[in-house]
Amino acid sequence: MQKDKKKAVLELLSKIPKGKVVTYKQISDFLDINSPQFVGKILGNNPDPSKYPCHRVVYRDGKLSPKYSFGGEKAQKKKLEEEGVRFSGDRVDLKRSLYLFVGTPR
DNA sequence: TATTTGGCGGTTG
DNA sequence: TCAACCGCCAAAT
Repeated sequence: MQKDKKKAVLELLSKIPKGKVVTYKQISDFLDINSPQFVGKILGNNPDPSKYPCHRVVYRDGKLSPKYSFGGEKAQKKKLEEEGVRFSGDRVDLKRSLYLFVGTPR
């Protein structure tokens, strides 16, 4: 039971700078996880939400998660806008606010 | 753009 | 230890 992946995901979340967002796909790819949805599951099982900014993780299309457990998409969007994330309607402007991971995966 | 299908791995019993 | 379940997705249609 290598929770290594889970731990790594949580670690990455804390690495996301304010005003930027990342996609589940990037995380899964960076950590070599064959299942992006699994990343979402981890956020759902997030042991410490306040420690990990799961609201900075979005769909690959820029859409937010309808199942966001901290107030819904609405609150999530608002929070991101406050941080300076560019929005195109209900979607995040990935071209402007997408954060690229740097360094080596653990 | 909206909806449907597929599929991976940690968690729990 | 083993098997079954469940999830904040991505890609295809």
